[in-house]
Amino acid sequence: MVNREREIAADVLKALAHPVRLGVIELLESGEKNCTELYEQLGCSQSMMSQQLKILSRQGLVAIRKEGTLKYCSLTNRDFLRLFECMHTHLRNFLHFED
Amino acid sequence: MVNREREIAADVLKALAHPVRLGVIELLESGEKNCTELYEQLGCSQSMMSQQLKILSRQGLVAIRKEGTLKYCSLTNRDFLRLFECMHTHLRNFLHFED
DNA sequence: TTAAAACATTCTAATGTTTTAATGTTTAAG
DNA sequence: CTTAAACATTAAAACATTAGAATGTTTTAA
Repeated sequence: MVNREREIAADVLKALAHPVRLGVIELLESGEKNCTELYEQLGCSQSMMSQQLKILSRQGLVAIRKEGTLKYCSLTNRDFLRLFECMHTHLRNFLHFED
Repeated sequence: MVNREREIAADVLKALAHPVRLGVIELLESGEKNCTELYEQLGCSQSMMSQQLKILSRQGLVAIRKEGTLKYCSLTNRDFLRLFECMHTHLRNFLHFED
């Protein structure tokens, strides 16, 4: 990777590096959800969700589709789902995390 | 993932989300390097490197071994190297990045 | 046309990150 | 003991992110 590439990659990782935004990615694994479903399931405010979704879509991580008054979100790139397995083992093997 | 887990995962991702720190991970793919090699190759200051390495090791991403006056760094978890392929395609397919 | 639901925007206070410069510590060699 | 190389720490300025409250917009249905 060249330097400019690492800067952009860092921005994408920053967009992932937030509990709510990770939660969104995780919930979208099972398919499209609307904004309300997302913030209700993740227990955050509507305003918060709106802002976090903007950050995710700016980095090309989620796609937005509007239907009437609803905003449907879906994953653009399912590759990032691998991060969760990766993190799961990392938390347990290298950070001694346990439930 | 449960909420507490996502918070920790977010911290790990934050530790990755920096051009210099990504550069370190990338350089360590080919094996152990010392601090000086790292900052010379990445073109940053010694102080910067020292601080960034602390962040990486705090999240269990790199391991440190001291030998005399040298500090050798290596990857603890090569799984994260997959991130680079993943990012590579993401930058090109979803963010329209080109060299 | 009005009301309500779904979502967006804008502020703001608090907190965190980044970078650099200056200075400190440790180790090995001479 | 002195020096130099390798690394660490600290402090400060600039900047970014977070979260919540308030308010705004858009769409649909009645």
